[in-house]
Amino acid sequence: MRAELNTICRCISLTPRKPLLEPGNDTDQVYRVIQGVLRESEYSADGRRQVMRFLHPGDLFGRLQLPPYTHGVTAITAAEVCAFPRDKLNAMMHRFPEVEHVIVAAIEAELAAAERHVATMGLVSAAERVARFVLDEGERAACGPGGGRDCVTLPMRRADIADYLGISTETVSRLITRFKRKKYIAAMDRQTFRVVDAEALRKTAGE
Amino acid sequence: MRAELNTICRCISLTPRKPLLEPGNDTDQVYRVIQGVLRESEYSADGRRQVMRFLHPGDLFGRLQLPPYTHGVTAITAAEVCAFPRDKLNAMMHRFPEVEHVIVAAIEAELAAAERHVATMGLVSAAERVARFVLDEGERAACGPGGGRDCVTLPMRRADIADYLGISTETVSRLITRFKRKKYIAAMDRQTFRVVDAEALRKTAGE
DNA sequence: CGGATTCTTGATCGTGTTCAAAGCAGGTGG
DNA sequence: CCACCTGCTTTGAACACGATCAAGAATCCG
Repeated sequence: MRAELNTICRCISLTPRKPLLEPGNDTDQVYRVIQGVLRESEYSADGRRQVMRFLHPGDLFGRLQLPPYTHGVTAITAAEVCAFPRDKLNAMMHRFPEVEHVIVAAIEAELAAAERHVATMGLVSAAERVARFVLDEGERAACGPGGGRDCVTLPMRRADIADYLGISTETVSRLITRFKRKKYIAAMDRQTFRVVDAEALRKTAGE
Repeated sequence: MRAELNTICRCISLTPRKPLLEPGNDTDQVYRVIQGVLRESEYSADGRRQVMRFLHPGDLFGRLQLPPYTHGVTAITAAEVCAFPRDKLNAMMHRFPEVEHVIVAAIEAELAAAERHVATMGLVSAAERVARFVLDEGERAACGPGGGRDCVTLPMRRADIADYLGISTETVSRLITRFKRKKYIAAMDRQTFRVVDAEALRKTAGE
């Protein structure tokens, strides 16, 4: 079964900043992230961008049934993804209950993540949103080389974080600076942070 | 098959303001709204509420696979819902591809709605959020008695709308008043509005 | 009809956006 | 190898929007 899954998928390698899907174009593939981080985003008519999520290894994206999947997807780091044709994946799902189980669970996890995103955006203060973002990303992404458990890598731009959280780039920058000053986090380099005081961060995140 | 679906479900009638699920308690049921409008909400540790969505007839809620469904669900209007035990629904899904198809499509629709919610919350101005909310609800809910196509019923409280959109009750009220003054909408009664100028509303919503 | 609840409206204040400019990389070519 | 250029990030100052506090109007319920 796992072998059969491999036969229907096609692997794609992406360099940083390389778009995989252009916004507005539908796709009949379902993708799975093997390696790297990608950004899934939507554009409003007047050109503003909403980053929907950051995709990490293991994440699924695309739609199995419901036609339109019009998000733009772009690699942030070097990345590798697998593409499954929707119809073939559907067929496999019918034949193997286990595949079905995994996929339904994945979609529901995606839904739960979207709901958490909503809850984060509903939080009144920008500080709460950024604190929560740092904590969430810390849980999802393992730390890069040279870092321990309590390290967070944020490979995306400040502007990406801003468009994800619905605040401005400047505010993101200011808050990260504030967290550094308050010794909640310490910068290893521009992208990597050590979470020094997770408790304080959690308190700032309001939960 | 449809008959068999009926045998595994239990119907529940709810009066307005009646909670169906208390926040924080997990449930092993999947529900489907038959009639009425319900509110699904989540609470942060410090007591603030985030309304996740308003459930309309045909909507599914609950989780099929992933354990925790901890949202609170409360009836806004008189409502009727069907409860399906998760395991029995899973079993049926395996046996009938059609059921599986419908359910996966429903979850994906739910996901798409959550993503739209995220996009709405990312919109900078409160006016945009409220305009979009009015338009969206207009599409979902048919109008009550005495109204035509272009009528929107908003049976929920202002506070519910506020907690859904991540703004304050007062702002919701002010903006609805503004839209009335600008003749975008006209109040039939406290809950029902006639969309007079959908174009202007859409422009305000930023798309 | 009275009491409670929700909705509206007003005034003030704080937070985050916006506009603007300077500081920092990373990459390219001389 | 360094100077330059470009794009990103940081920091600053002013302003605007929406939150909050507070009071009054409307509606619902017994």
